[in-house]
Amino acid sequence: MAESARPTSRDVARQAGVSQATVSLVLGGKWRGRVSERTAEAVRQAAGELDYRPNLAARSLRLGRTRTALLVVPALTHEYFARVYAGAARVAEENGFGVVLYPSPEGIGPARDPFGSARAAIDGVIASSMAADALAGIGDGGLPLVMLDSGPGAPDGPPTVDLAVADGIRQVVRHLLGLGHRTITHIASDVDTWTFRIRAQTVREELAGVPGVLLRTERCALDVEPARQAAVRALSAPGPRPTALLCDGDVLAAGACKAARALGLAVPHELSVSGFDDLSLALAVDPELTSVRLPAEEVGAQGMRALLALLSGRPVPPCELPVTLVARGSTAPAP
Amino acid sequence: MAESARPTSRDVARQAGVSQATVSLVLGGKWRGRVSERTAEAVRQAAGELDYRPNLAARSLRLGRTRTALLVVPALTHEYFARVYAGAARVAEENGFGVVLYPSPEGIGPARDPFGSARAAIDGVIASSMAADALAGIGDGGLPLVMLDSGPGAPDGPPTVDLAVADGIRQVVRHLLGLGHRTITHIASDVDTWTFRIRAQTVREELAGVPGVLLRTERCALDVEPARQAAVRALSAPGPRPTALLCDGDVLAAGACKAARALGLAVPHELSVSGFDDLSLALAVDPELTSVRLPAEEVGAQGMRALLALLSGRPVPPCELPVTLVARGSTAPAP
DNA sequence: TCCGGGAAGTTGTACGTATAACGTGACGGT
DNA sequence: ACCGTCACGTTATACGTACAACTTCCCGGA
Repeated sequence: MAESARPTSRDVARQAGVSQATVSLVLGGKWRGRVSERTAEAVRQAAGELDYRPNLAARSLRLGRTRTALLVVPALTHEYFARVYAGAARVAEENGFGVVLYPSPEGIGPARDPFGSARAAIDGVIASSMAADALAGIGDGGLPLVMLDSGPGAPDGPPTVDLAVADGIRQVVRHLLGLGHRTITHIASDVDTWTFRIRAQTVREELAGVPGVLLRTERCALDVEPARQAAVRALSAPGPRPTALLCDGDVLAAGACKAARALGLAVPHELSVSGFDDLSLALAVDPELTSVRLPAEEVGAQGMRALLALLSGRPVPPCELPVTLVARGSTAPAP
Repeated sequence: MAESARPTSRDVARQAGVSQATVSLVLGGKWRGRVSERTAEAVRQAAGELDYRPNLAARSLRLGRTRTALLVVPALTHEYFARVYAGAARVAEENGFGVVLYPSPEGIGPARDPFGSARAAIDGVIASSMAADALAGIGDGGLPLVMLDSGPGAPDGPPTVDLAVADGIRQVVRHLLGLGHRTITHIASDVDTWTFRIRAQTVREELAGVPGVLLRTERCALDVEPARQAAVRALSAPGPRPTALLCDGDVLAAGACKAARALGLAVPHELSVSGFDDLSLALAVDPELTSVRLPAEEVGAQGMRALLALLSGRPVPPCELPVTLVARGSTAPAP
């Protein structure tokens, strides 16, 4: 009981009266036809009594694989990425894998390098919402790579998991058009990643052919205060005042609502505001935000499944997950 | 270039014309007086040319230490814990350590066990906001343990890092009293951890001796909707209606604000609402929340420093970090 | 001349695991 | 009686590293 050193497979072997190799066979699961049921049971019991846990460092060294994936996200304080992590971690755990995080707005590569100092021997990388060049030398650097929220890649490139962002934007646009809005300002993120480029592009495309529509754009950083300022600009710009602000995220929408109230405009009756992401924030503000629900956990889960498939050499079809508009109190018929 | 196998210290040795041991000495940093500067430089250059990275599994196996810490948090989607992680990860990286996360509302122990399936060989554990029994058999199980946000422990128990939560609550209470509020309802979390027990206790203590004060309590789960319902109960309870809701967190405060608006009460002029934690949410809602700023990153950073000290046998004094009230638009003089 | 001793490396080994390669009886067919 | 086969294990080895112990060379003092 006072033996502080952790038991090894050799200790288990001694206890069970067999060789270390037999312990490894039994506990490794591949003993069919190599070890009798009686011996196997004795080994399992000995392992239980000693509370044996295999030394993962030794196993990794022997196998050359670590059963650990690296998840690169721009920032963990954004709820979306915390949920992506949760999904990835769940699938990983189900498969005996671990996930180590690397939050970095700039991605990884020669400059920011999680492999040297930040350590962690890695079997593969899952990267979310990264610019293509933020992963320089990873995909082709021999390390399996899966990309999330980065758009459909080349067929021979890394596997991808994407959200139907364009479809989500289309739903928002049609929702606003259906409510009679014709003067709309897009409060857009200034982050240059696929997900935001496709949002801007889809907004333009969907409103292009509609008669009588006036679309403008205000770009700002992904935070409440910049969004508030952008919304103030949008609402005090010359020309007809927008009746709806289509925001690239719930955080931006919250900022837009603050601006509206400061300017004496009632949301939603004088100004409709739509969000995106459907974070818990959407239900925390008043009125609740019309938003687009993203299956964040599922993105992480599918990303991990893709990586596992990649590691076992199975083919990985690209994957696009559906999103759904959730209409709430922040949007209403145009005045 | 086409050699996909990663170079080992032996490859570096061959390239530099020395033995593997010399490479290890030089790259390990402890070569003063054992290896000439010229040879050392040759080794470093060879390592650079081959882009050599030590195999961490082998190093861990050899040293018996993994230079990895486990951070246990109740939930990663709560911004506070994401920030704690960020602080811990920063200090870890500065010291060549890694951090692996284990989000679990129930803590770890025989039941939920991150060491078997969830893998990750660990040198120590940092646990945040855990009930004492949620860590059964870790601290005394031979694994170094640091506890965050769990209150001052026994002098011979695990090191602790705490926030001056009681002081924060005192500041809030005095702020509300100073604004003339005398009928106050405490919207309290129903989570039974030290941080919430101390909040409830401090609210009672601070208001106990004040003449004319009527304190009531509504308890609810840590989410917007439960908080909204609790606030509705508080505001429609028999007896004098509270002029202030003192909430255990910003999330609860957001729910309280929704309730107020639904009942036609203007915040802050007819009802003051105070939050806690000072999450980004505090600035996202309207009006901005009066809250208590917690140095979350610093909690994580100090926790990691404490663990590092513990691992090198240095004494670890308990640590309490100050918090500050941030008065904003959600509190105003009592009507 | 001989020896002590330090500088500069090298040789050898162990960490704990997974698995390839190799026994070793027993049994059964011819 | 002899050999092949099968069931059940065991022995030996390699993974890449860090470090203890050992060698080698050279220089200075007696």
